Amino acid sequence: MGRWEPNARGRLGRAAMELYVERGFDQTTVADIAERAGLTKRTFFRHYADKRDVLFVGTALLTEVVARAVTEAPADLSPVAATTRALEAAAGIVQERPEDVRMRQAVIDAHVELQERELVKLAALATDLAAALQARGVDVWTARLLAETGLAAFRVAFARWIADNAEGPLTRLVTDSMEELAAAVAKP
Amino acid sequence: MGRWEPNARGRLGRAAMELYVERGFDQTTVADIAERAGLTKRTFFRHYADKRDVLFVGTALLTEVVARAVTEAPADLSPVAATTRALEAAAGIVQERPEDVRMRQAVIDAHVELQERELVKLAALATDLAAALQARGVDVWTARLLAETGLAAFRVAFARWIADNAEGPLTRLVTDSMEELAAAVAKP
DNA sequence: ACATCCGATGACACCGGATGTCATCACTAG
DNA sequence: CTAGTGATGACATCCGGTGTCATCGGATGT
Repeated sequence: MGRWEPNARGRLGRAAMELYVERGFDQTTVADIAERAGLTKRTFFRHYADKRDVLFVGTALLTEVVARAVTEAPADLSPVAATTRALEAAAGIVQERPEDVRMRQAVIDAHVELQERELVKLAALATDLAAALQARGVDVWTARLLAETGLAAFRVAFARWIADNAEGPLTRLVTDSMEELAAAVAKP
Repeated sequence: MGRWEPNARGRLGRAAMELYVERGFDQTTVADIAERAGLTKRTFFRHYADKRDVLFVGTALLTEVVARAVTEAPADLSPVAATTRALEAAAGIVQERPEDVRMRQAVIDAHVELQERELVKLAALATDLAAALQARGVDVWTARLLAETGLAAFRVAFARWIADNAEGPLTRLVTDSMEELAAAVAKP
């Protein structure tokens, strides 16, 4: 593979995370990351789109899982039930490594630029979710509405999970969040 | 005030918008903007946090309007009704200048960096909305849930309004969006 | 075993966004 | 008339991000 040590991408990713935690995201230059990984700045950008990208490589998996959960859900499931199921599947992935997730989120919460990227990734996830719902025959705008609001509920559940020090399963909080949403917006 | 022509900030903002529309956001350098405004690059950054900021100075008004709508709503209004009212108030502001809004949105939709900033601004709006709801006595997490999902519904209504070429009032679409949400997540 | 090719990396230059610093000018208060 | 204040210009600098070409090592084919 590479010319020197193997797994350049992995080394770069690890070095970046270490430095982000050690001294903070914007106290870390790309040159620092490359140096710790024993590579050059140019090589970093061959593996990651930008400095923030390191923290968001995992989201591709979420997209997969969400889309599959919707398409594999029983056909007689209501749109909102299918949405809930997809979000629970995503929650299942997220809660697998609580410590890593919390550390990563601490870094993100401390920097607006990282929140920007996270919101874009979640918006893309919502778009994919909406497309999957549409494929089930849900109306375009209903699908987008369910996807966007569902993901909003997920975000709140996630924030609560982080605030609760990740006690209890995130899946449970997601389910509760969707139920509370139904209760909160219900006609009196 | 200034040393030369007055209203440096306004001239910079106008020059920036013109150039973003004329040749695109990332084909425009800050030096270009400053030159067209008859000022220097350094002065641009004294008036705007960054190149994107020009497009988002108006959102402060939205925050005000949303917060006021919630605090001034009758005390017996349900949380979701207060939320809907706030979002309708925001829609009222947005739909006042359809052409400007559409042009601005076209620029934003063409550049991920701008979508990033927009999502952050909307997230901040959600936070303020949640705080206003909390001030009405709504539980913290219920407030956040309503604010985030309400704003998600607003985004979908806005996207639909843009897609519909801004025919019909945005306020109507927002109201419908909230009703459709209630219908979509209701227990069968 | 040898030559060849190809992908990954290094080296270097460069652009542009963003910031710090200091001088300078206009306006205002007294 | 002078001192002070705030906005601006001029200059230097850092760093993120990109283009370009050389170079190295492993894989491949004969």
